[in-house]
Amino acid sequence: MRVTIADVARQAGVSKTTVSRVINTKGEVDGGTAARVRAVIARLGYVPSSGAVGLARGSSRTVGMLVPSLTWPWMGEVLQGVVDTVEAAGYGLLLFTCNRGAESVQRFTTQVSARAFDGLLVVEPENTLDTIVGLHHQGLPVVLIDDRGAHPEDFPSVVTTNFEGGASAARHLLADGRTKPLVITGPAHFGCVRERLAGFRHVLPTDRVVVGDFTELSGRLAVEKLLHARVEFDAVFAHNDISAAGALRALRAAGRSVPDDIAVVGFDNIPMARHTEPPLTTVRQPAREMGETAARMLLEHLGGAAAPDEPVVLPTELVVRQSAP
Amino acid sequence: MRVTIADVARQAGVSKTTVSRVINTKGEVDGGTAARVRAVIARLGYVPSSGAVGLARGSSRTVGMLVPSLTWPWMGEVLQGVVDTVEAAGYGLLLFTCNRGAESVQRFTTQVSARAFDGLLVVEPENTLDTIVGLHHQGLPVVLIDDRGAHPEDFPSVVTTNFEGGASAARHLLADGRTKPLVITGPAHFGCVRERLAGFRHVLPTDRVVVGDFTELSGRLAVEKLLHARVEFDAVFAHNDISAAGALRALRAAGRSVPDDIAVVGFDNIPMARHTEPPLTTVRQPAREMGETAARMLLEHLGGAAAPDEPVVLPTELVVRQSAP
DNA sequence: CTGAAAGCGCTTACAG
DNA sequence: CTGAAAGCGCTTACAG
Repeated sequence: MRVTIADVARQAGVSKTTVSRVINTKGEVDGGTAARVRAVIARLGYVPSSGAVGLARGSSRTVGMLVPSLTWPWMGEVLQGVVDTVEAAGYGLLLFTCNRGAESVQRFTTQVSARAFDGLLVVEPENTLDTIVGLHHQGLPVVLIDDRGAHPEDFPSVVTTNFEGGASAARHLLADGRTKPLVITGPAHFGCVRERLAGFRHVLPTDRVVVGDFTELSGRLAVEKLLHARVEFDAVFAHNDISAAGALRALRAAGRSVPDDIAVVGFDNIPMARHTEPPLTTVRQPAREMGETAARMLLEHLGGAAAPDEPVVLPTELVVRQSAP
Repeated sequence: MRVTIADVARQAGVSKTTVSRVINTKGEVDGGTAARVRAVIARLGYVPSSGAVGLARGSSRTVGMLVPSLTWPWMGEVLQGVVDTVEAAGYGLLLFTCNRGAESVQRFTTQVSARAFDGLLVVEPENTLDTIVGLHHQGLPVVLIDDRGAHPEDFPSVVTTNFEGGASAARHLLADGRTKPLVITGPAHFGCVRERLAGFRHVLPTDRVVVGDFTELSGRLAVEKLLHARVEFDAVFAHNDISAAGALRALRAAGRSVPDDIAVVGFDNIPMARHTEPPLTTVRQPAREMGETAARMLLEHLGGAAAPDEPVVLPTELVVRQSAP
């Protein structure tokens, strides 16, 4: 039924070994022989079975990627960066999620052991981190795309400049004459949250800090709370764009003008940021570049390069729109 | 190094055949023997090599998915639906994009022929449709997730009720007393665009139609154009949420109140829709369900079921928010 | 209930 | 420059 290397060998009048050499341009092959083999390959439309090649070579030319969710706004960017890089290198990408908790992790671990892929890219492990570290110690090449500041030490990972991102937001607000900012954070146990806050305060010290949870509601409630308590503030720095959108809504509902009365800066630069009212100034997180870089690191490692033992850091970038000109 | 079926067989004092039977619960095996084998498997942490199993069985228990882009707002939902379904069935998902044109398609086709996966899920082929149809004729199980109304006849596909979606938008506006609607369409050659327009006009005939291209800019320009021409209208139906957001912006810039002066309805229900000002009433496209359904159809087909030769239709749903109460 | 052997489709020393 | 043979780690008739 399907065309195999044996068919090609027979029709070209050579051995399977020679066909294999032609395909992989490995070892010396007579020019004429090679041409004849290539002609047969073309005529038969022969394509090597990836499964058989993988079995014989002991590697699958596939990398795995584990993500917590596919519906988060910046996940598409990360994924696109990974897929582009991986495909360009001729590798396949096997995608896994772990949204069913223990069961998913179990199934996933099985796939790993089954050698379905040669290396692994991971975003946001949360409860999976121990498993991942374990796999890494067992010899599986792993690179972590860490957007929440939770990577273990000495672990290959890609991060962004959360401290500097927070600082850049503060500098921008300060340059506009804002001196009484409110910070709406994400969950306090996230490393990225602590860093963004520290960076911001380093430039613009403030005690007006409300701990949020990255939801729109938390952004809205934080603003309402301060308004109700009659705390004065002339700017808001929210730790992600979603909660910044909530803050915008609460300010509008309260009749405060943005940016005239209060300037607002978010974090992430998700697609929505340009469609809020007014469009949101925000600290861009380089999601796509993080995906690309992590994939490149993993591929280089598979190619034999040493894994970097300290995180690769990609810069944030302030995107200025009307909410904080 | 790695634990193989031979190791298990040796330590359990049985043949590889028996180990295989225990693993696959296939054929009769003595209870005691089975227990002994299972104990060894557990002790050694043995996991079958997916590559070898695939080679021996002639199938990879993996499905491929081809998408044009991973950064579109509703793609995450589709993907999540697919991944959940595929993982639950114990299959892996191999992800491909075709954003580098011919080169990508070529590489992708090679993967197909390499039997890296057993079946294929496709979103929005555009220039790839011929290739896909060809692969399907060659015997590759394929299911198309068609969000733009472009599936060939007699092709397994999942679509949504574009006509009814347009009609439901019209009924909602009509019930609110709107009688002079503007329709901002997507590209005119899309089947879904024609259907949404036909459905809308079936309920609420109108000649105020501006052809857009699904971008925010096109939504903004359409409104500005009508405003400038002093055409009267009391509602806008945009064929996607992005261009609806553009319409909202243009209306606000012109000092028109939404929904008092003009009601606005979008299409898709992307995450952004709840964050526009005012939040957007829209026709929800069941992206996740489309992904789930397509994956289920493909898996059933791989399991031996006949492929449905006419499209499976999933209903849209009107989501009412403030822009058109 | 169990096992020896062939086969899945490749790659890779080894020998010439 | 080329090929015969072993091997990758499984499954599956076939025979008992």
